[in-house]
Amino acid sequence: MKIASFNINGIKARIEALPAWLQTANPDVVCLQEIKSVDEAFPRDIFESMGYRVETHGQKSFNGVAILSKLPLEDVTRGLPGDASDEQARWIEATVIGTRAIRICGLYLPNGNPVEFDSTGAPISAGKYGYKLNWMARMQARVETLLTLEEPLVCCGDYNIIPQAEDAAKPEAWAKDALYLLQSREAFRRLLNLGLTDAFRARNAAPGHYTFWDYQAGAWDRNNGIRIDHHLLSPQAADLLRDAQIDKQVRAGDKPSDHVPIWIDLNA
DNA sequence: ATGGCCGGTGGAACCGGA
Repeated sequence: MKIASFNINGIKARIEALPAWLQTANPDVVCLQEIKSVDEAFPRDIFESMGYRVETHGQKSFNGVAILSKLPLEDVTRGLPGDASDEQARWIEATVIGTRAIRICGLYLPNGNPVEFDSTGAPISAGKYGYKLNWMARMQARVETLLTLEEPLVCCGDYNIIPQAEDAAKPEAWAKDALYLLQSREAFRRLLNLGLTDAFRARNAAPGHYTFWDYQAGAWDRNNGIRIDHHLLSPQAADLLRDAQIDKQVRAGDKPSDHVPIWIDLNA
């Protein structure tokens, strides 16, 4: 079962590039982030005609996540538990029925910038950065619940976290950024410490592999990238892992997103 | 060496992104 994640930066803007990549890559399941569309406006017919079931969790203008699947989906839920007042569409779950049933969480973790700092230089957990850290604590609680099921679980999406220095071309440039601050990496590490496996790193230990290149300052041409899109696997899913890859070449295509697709292949 | 963008909204600049 090939399970991909792709921050498309707007479904309307990617109306040609996304189907073109699907034709080539042919994933069984795709978690999309930043669809930037309400559910009613999502062009589901295009993907249904390609054999995909379509489940969206959108909102106007910003954010928005979706799951496309060639395999049956069960128990679809929308929204990250833990804050009924949170109106940002960043979390969707479904169970995909292959030769094994796999619970999949598609997520768009908050960016968290700009960060405010106190007089000692410590980041303040308020505003957008506070929202990011609170959101990660809510995700931690949700994952803890799902792990008690002891079933294959895949949490994939745009984590907006650079896990380690080797995941950025210029780590020093990110020192005070919400994507790389120690508090952000610690929260990501706490997720791993629940027993989750970073699928790409389980297959490839080399530095210099990125999933995002800014549109600005010639970042792509200079390979000034960061690795911020991830698949985290429960032990039962990690045992099924056959492959994990980044579709880097998509960034060089026509009208690309600033992120590229990443995917795993599970024996399921 | 440095700096450069893009998408959505709404119909001009601005916000948000990372």
